[in-house]
Amino acid sequence: MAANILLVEDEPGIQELLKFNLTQAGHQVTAASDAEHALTFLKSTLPDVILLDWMLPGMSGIDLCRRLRSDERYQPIPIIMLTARGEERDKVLGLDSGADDYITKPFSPRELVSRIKAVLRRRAPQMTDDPVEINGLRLDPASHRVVGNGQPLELGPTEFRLLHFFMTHPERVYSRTQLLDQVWGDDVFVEERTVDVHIRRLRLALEPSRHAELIQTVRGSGYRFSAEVG
Amino acid sequence: MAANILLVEDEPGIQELLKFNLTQAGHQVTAASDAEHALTFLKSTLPDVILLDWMLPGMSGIDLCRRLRSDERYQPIPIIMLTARGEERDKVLGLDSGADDYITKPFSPRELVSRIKAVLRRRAPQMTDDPVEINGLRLDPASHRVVGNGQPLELGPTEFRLLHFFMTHPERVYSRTQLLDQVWGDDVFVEERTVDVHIRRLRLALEPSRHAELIQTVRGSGYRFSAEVG
DNA sequence: GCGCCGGTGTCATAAATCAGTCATACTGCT
DNA sequence: AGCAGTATGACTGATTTATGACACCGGCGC
Repeated sequence: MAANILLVEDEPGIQELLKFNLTQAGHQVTAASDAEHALTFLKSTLPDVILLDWMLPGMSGIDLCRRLRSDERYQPIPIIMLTARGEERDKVLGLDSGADDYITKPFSPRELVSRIKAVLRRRAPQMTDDPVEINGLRLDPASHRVVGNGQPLELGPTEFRLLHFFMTHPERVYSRTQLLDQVWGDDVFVEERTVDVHIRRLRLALEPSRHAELIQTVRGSGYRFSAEVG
Repeated sequence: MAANILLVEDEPGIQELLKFNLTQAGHQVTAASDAEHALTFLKSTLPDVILLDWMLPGMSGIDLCRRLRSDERYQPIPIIMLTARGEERDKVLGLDSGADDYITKPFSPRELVSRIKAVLRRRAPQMTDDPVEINGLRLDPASHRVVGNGQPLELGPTEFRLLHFFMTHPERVYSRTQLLDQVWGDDVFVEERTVDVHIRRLRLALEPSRHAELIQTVRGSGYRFSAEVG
C-alpha cells in the first residue's frame, strides 16, 4: 500500500499526530503548514494522495483544492479534505471543491487510513496490494505472483507492472503514452514503440495459460485488457 | 516466549498479582505505578510489550498511550490497555489511542498471557517461540534448532533470524530494505547487498535437505519464502 | 598477550536477466 | 497497391543478482 502522502495542516500538534499515524501505517508523509508550501512541494514532487485541512492560514483548503483540480498535472491526485466538527458536512459538500472524500475531526487514525486506502483503490487501484483475478488469471501483488488457471506464469518486472495496471483498469483503451505514464512513470523518456515490445513479451508470458488474448490491440488507439471477446 | 514487559498499574495489589502471574509465565516484568515512572523507565529500556492500566493517578493510561504512540522510538512496542468493567464505552477510545488490544478486568491470568502472545505475534510474529513448520522444514525458536526432513541443519545466528522471519511471513515478497528492518533492526546501517550474501548462506545451509528452493528470488523486488513452485 | 575461530559485512567479478531500439515482416484499411 | 499502424525477432548495453574471497571483530582458550 505504501503511498506518498502530502499532508497540508497548519496546527503543529495535529500535523505531528497524523504524520505519525500515517507513517506507522506504512506511508511516506510530507507535511506542509500552508497552501504556499504545499504548492512549492508539488512543483517538484507528485504525491499519491493529498490530505488537506479545510481551514488554513492564507489560501484556504478549499481554494487550494480548486486550484489543484484546475491543473491538469494534479488532476489525477486523490484529495481528502479534513474538516472540523461544526463545519456542516452538507455545506462543505455543497461547496464542491473537487475533493475525493471528506473526513470530520475528530477522527480515528484507523478511519483515516482506511479512507486513504479506499480513495487509492478508486483512483489508483494498482497501488494497493489487493490480489486481482479475471477470467482465471490471478495476480497477487503481495507475493508478486501471476497464476493462470492454476499454472504459474513467469513475467519480468515491467511485464508484471503492465499486467497489474491492465488488470486493475480493464475494459478500457490506453494509448501508448498513457501506458508509459502509468506503468513506466511520468519522468521516463522512452520510445512509444517500446510499449509494443513489452505488450508482446506480456502476451508471450500469458500464452501458456491461454490468457494472451485478454490483451487486445485497438488499432489507432492503443491497447485494452478485456475479458470480452474481440 | 520470554518477553520483557512493562506493567503500569497503580493499585499495589493488582500490580503484584499481575507481576507474579506474568513472571510465572516466563516473562521479565518491570512495574511502574504511574505514567511518570513508566516514562522514566522507558528512557533507558525498551520493553517488548507494555501493559497499561486505563485509570492512573496523574496522566491517564490513554494519555500515556497517545504520548508513547507519538514518539517514534516507542511506536513499534505493542500496548495492551487494562480497563475496568463498565468502561466499555471507553474501549473504542483506548483502541484509537493507539493501543493494540484491551482487556477488561477482572480477567484470568491465562487470558492475559494469551493476549500478550497474540499481540506479539501480530506485531512481530517471529518474536514468539512457537515452532514453525513448512514443507518438512521445521524451525523451533525455543531450542533454536532447524530440522529439514528429520535432518538437523546448521545455520548461523543471522541466518536463523532470517529464516524465522521468512517462515513466519511466507508467500510474500520483501525488499532488501524491509528485510534489513525486520531481521537486522531499524537502527543498523548495513549495505543492502549484504542481504544477498545472507540469503546465499541461508540457501547453502538449507541445501542438505533440499529446502533451498523455498527461498525464492523475485527480480527487481526482493526475496520470498514460499512452498509454491516457481 | 596471542592466536584461533566462527560470524559478519564488504567488495570485485561473474552470471543472469532485462530494457530499449532497430530493421523488417505483417496487417488491415481505403 | 499503397499507406499507416502493429508484430516480431535480434541485438546491445545496462541493471540486477549470485558467488567467492577477504578483512574485521569479539570471544575464548592457551
